[in-house]
Amino acid sequence: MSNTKKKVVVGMSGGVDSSVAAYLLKEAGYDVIGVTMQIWQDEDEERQQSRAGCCGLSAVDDARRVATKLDIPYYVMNFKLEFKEKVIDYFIDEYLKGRTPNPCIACNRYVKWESLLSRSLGIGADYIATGHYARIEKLPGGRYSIRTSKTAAKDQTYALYNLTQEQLSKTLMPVGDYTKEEIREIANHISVRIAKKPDSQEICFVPDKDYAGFIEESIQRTMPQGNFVTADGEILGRHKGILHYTVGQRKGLGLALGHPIFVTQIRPETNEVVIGESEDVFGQALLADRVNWMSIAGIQAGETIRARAKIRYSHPGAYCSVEKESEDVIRVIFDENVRAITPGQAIVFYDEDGFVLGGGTIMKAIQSSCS
RNA sequence: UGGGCUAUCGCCAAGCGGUAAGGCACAGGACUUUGACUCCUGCAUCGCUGGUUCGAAUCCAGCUAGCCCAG
Repeated sequence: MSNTKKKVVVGMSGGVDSSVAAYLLKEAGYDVIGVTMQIWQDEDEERQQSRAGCCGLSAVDDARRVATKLDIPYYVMNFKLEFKEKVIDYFIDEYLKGRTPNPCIACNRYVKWESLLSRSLGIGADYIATGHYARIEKLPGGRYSIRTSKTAAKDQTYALYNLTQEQLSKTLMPVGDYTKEEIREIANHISVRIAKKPDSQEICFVPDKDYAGFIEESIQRTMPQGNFVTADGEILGRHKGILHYTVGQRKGLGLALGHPIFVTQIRPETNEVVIGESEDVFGQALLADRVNWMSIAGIQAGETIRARAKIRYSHPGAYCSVEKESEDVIRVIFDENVRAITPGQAIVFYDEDGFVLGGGTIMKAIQSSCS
């Protein structure tokens, strides 16, 4: 009954996870097609060899090799335009507004899913698949949600909260049922070389970590210096430009006050970076917008739901109450103070079973006074 | 100009004759599929010149610099 085999396009970065994902799907009887997304690869060959980016950093050779090994069709699709518009431009824009974006989330939703999925459907695929450590499940109520993977240490659901129901219904994440160790083990069957590749990290399009430099080069101008100020308005010194800072940051301020101090706020309107004590960076409530609900359809005005929320990738999570503030804006009040509520970062809600309830983009920290 | 005080790492600051604490900042590393946070490691011969002493950042003298007071 080969004519009933489901066709799936696997986004292959050439790394361990996506390679194994392709392998597992092939083993499971799917009609697998390997695709590497070209999104940002003006790097030289040498650099490419040494990196296995989450964004599919041009490990085309590796991916092709794996595809050949698995005996599956393989293509390279160009998504540079989409990536630039949806990820890089967004990234730059957010920073210019004094916010701290998470480009991986934008990349996932708009490039890896929106673009890859539509093109995949266009070539007759039923699904797309990735090497994410997460599990997609269809809940009793009919909605899809994503759950923390088998290995909590390798959970990637935070960066995927923004996927739509439509996208989830057509996505497979086969590696979510395994631990990283198991995946590497399986990878050995495919290619020892691949199995040994290191995990990716850092923003793929700014490999040297110089975000400010990258942005200023992109916009062809340098951002002005400004004042470091306290909440009371006292000027403490000069900063190098708003791009260099984010809420909660300690290093790189160059201010020696005898004790550690942190960025508590960035004010793009006045070009000021507010400095405070360690405790000043803790807050109990926030407003978030651009909400995407996943396991639930949404919340009604006046309704309050309980959840565990992650304020950033690698945040252990904190319990909170969520209520509707206005259309597409929610108010979140944590049971206890959380550190560094940062505008631009995503807040993702989980239920007790680890399913993603939904998430949004942090607008700002607010006073925790009960609504 | 007279009197007084001070002068230790980029900043703050211990030390009071026995061979330079600490904090901040900074640098490097670890951690990390975002920014951060956190952790580890590194980082001075004591304003200058002489003197006393077995031995001085620590005592003495002069010089230099800064601060304060000054009828």
